[in-house]
Amino acid sequence: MAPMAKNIVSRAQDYPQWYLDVIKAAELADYSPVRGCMVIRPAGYALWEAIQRDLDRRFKETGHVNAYFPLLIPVSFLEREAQHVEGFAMECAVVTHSSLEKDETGHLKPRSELPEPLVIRPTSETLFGHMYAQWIQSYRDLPVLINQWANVMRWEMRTRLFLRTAEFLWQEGHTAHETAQEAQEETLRMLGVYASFAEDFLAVPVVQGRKTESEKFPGADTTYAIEAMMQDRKALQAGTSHNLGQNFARAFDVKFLGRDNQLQHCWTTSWGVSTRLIGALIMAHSDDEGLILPPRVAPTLAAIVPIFKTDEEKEKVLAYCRELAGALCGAERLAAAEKRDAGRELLTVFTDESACQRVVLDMREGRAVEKHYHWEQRGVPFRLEVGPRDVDKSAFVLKTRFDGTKTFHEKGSASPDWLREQANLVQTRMLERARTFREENTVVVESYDEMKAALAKGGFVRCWFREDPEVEARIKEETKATVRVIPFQQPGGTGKCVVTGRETSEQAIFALAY
RNA sequence: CGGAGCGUGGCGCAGCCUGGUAGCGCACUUGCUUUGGGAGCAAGGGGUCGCCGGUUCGAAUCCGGCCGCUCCGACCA
Repeated sequence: MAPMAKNIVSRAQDYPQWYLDVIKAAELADYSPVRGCMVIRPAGYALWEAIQRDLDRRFKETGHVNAYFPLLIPVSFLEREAQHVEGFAMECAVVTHSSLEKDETGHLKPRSELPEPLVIRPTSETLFGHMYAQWIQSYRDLPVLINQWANVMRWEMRTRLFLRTAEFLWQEGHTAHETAQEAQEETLRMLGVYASFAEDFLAVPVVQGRKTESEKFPGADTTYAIEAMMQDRKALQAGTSHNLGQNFARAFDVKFLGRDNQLQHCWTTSWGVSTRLIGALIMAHSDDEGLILPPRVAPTLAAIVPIFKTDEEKEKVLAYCRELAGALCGAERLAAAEKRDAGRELLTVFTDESACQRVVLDMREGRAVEKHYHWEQRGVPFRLEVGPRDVDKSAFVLKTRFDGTKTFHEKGSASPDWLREQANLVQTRMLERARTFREENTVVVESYDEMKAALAKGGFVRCWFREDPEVEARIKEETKATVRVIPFQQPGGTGKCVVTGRETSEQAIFALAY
């Protein structure tokens, strides 16, 4: 039994603190001097880059292209769509001045007031609407399928690293279509992309479904979401896809001449995921020892830790470790790494250049045990431990981060294919483990009393529910839980709403949420 | 934005009540011994005590204001 990490509090003792400790120990992020903002450190940003790489490929595969729209938006744009203003007005950062000057005390203060205030984008539907109105003339111009990778700002009252920060990174897809049906298909297609991405890449199982009226995006006809369960059994919305109907097209006059020679408004969609996914990744998989990364996400797939006493052993073990790195990554990659990292204490060998994944050989001074903790806390999926005894037996020890297992292998078995196989196996098992956890913490209830009892224990609570904002408000008041999603997967038939007893054909998932 | 707690070398804390010129553990540097799950000894380096103001001969300590972080609530994709 491994001793507890000394810089990380246990999940059982203090879950929110554990989350912050893991981020700190893995050096993922730090606080900025400005309230609510965070610095994403290299180890954290590498996770975002991995997410970007994989998702961007999926967007391209579904026919989308990238563009960049600017940070600043005229305030007047926000006013055009009634629901949209209402939803975002309170959390906008507003730019009112250009340039600075010194005041009497010598401190800088804003100088020239702008003729029209600008908001820092909280999202870009309005700007896309404005541009689409100019770019779209005919049905031949449709569909328009643009995505952008950007930062946005929402002046949140309460922030949490990765989960809700004032500024965050995300992607926002904005599409325009000829028909309502095409827009609906696009909305669901992208939700599907998010769902398979979350499960295949992040190993985070999600429930796909529709949001209720009270939970939908301001300005949308319908909002769909993927919802994940964290280890404290709370729900986390991991991605959203909105069918905007003709709301923004009307507000920004996005019209086209149809096949029937009639001028009509486009049907638009928008969809996004953010750096919140990194929070999901942390809370779905990590343990009391620190971060655990699924192999596909991990920038460092494996760390080789040499163990030796004497100089003689050191020489022998390090040479052996190099051979092992070569076996795992290929001789050419090892040679390239040796050249680049010559003289360094960390030898970094790529296993896959396009995914930017690598194996690291840790030749730093110091005790092997400390290196174990070092890589363990940073979530590296595999550690290969090599001591003199292993060299003599032509073997190595493989420690698997996610389940703590220790297995013995012959050196001859190490190869790029072997490593990939290990990675795929762990990737699959991490998804299974997370899914099992979710299933074990999801209950179906038949009455409001049962629901209250279940929510008190935590987890997803599934039940027949007739959508009604007032009833949702009452449930939230009494239990703090909200409808997370009305899942696509329904049992069929009808039942009685657990709160009102009214007939309904839908079951909803209730949970406490982030 | 309301309530509570906290803010002292990189991290975790003591000192504050009862003012007297800053300390402990870890980490860091150097050397030696060590190295299969958080080693030992020795010698070092590092802090305008969150910020601003007040009281005082003297403030980490007392008083006022502000800022930040965490938790709870409200708000919110």
